[in-house]
Amino acid sequence: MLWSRLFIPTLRETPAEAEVVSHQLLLRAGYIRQLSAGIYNYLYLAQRSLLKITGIIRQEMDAIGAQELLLPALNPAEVWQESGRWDVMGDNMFRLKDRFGRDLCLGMTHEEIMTALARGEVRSYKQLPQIWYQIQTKFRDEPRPKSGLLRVRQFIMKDSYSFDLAPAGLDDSYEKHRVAYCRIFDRCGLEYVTVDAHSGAMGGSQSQEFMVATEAGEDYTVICRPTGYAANLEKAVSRPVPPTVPDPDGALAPEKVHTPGAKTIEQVAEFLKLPQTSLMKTLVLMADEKPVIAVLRGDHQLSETKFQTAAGCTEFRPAHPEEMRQILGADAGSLGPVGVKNVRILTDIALQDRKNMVCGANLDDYHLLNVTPGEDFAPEFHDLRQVAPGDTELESGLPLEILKTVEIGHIFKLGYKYSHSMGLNVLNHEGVETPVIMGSYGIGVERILCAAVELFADQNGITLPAAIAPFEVVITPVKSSDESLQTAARALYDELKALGVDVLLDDRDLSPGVKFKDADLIGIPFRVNVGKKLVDGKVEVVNRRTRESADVAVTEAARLLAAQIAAAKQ
RNA sequence: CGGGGCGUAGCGCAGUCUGGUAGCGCACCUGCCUUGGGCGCAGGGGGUCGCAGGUUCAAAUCCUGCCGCCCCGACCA
Repeated sequence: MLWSRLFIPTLRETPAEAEVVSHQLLLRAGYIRQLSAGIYNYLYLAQRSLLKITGIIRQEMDAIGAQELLLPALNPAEVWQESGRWDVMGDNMFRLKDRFGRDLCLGMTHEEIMTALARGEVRSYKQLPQIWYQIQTKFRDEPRPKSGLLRVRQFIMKDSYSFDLAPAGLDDSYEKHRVAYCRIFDRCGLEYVTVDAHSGAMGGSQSQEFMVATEAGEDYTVICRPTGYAANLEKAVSRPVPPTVPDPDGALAPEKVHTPGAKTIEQVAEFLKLPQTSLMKTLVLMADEKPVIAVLRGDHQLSETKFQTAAGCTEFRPAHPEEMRQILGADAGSLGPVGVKNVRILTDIALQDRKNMVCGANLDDYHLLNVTPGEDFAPEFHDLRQVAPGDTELESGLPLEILKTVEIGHIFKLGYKYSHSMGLNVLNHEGVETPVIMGSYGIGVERILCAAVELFADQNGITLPAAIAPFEVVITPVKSSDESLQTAARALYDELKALGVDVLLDDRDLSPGVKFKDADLIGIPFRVNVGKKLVDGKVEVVNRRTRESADVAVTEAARLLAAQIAAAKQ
């Protein structure tokens, strides 16, 4: 392609509304333009890159025997009502009515449509397993679109669905996807980790997320580099920092102490001259509108996900002040588990084997000393604590890191949720109707692009991996007015094209600085400068990311570049 | 939906407090010039100042309402 003929609207300055790096650079480099909050135009460069990404996805999906379909984005309400998700999805779903007043929605995922399709057609176990996938636009009415292409209302997703007769088959389909996803993200040149994830509202058993570490991410991932442990913060487990001071010895009885004005853990610790690790914090939560108490070490945070799992509730909220008073007889700041009857006391396992600690007395401005879980109250021990900085890995005791990450893929064993609610059954070997077991597997296509931009951006702009860059090579004739440079550049361009290289020729009549800056900004992995060394038959090949440059014979340049690109793509 | 910020030319901004002919830089167009890192000179085009109402002789500026965008929180298969 000739740059002079392309629409690549680069910007010298960063638009004010862009906060995260990938958003700023994709705007500046002329990849995208915003139409509305969370809705973007993908311009030529973005589209080329996205096509390369989806090309890789297609190859790897096809390689595991998956079949590509394309399903409607416009869905009738009935299908979603059958699964129950018409209501569950709430305001996150774009809804509309047709001219006759019938309810429709824009698909935010396609479990229902896939299940409905399979239900109508798949009758026998002999037709299983099946893996169907599609690459298409999904719609979600996000409460707050943000971070450029990372959280949007309309985006491209590769989603696939597996249908198996039995759990062993699902395990197999799941594993195929896991391997395919690793290949896809490897080929896209990303650095990522795979983490165990919380199954969330989807219902189902096993679930893993593919995460890329970036400051722009919204999820937190806990990793231990030496051991390879990685988990979503919602699910991560760890060894907490040990208590600062040992617990007092002896079988001591609880002792009431006046703590005027000391409400927060910090204030109580200060008042009693004890470290926060010697205190217990007591939280009152309403789990499905029934009170439940959570007790943790003073310096620990409750994990909402773990609490929900332990409490076995579908939703929960902090109790209101008047509810706390009614349940425990005191205000937040003086609450404790001692003497509590008929309320579950979920207690974090970090308090197992602890004794003679401090907690609220359920009397305003009083605390209790010498409280021992298991003696002074009846704990129900669970892992409730959110992993915190400084924690170490559970098994090895090696240091953990907590990283901000963005989710680029998610694989999920759905189980029978949709086959049950929507009646997807086949006849098994014995001729008995059996529900089909399903899996669902998603990849955020734009997020791959964003993640690559975030991972590899430098001061000069984007530096994309060769496999997903819109072009592989840009040729820059340094002096626009020099005919011999133009001719040589053009010849090299034709040669590269003949070798199947995606090459861009910067034939614009601009000063060299402008062309260099633009080429750097848009992130093409290789640049060929055709300049003054041409008189010696040489051109300069520059690696965008490493800045390494080499003078090569113009006659060899095309062949060398083709080889380097092939190597860069693995 | 709660809290905060911002809407003035394609982009970045000043002007708003204290009402009086709408500005600057970049980008864009024309010509000359220049050509190894956003080059120089000269000339030029482009804005219902987010929208609507109000106050005033006069509103980008003051008042009221609305809309949009961004950030924090809530939310997030």
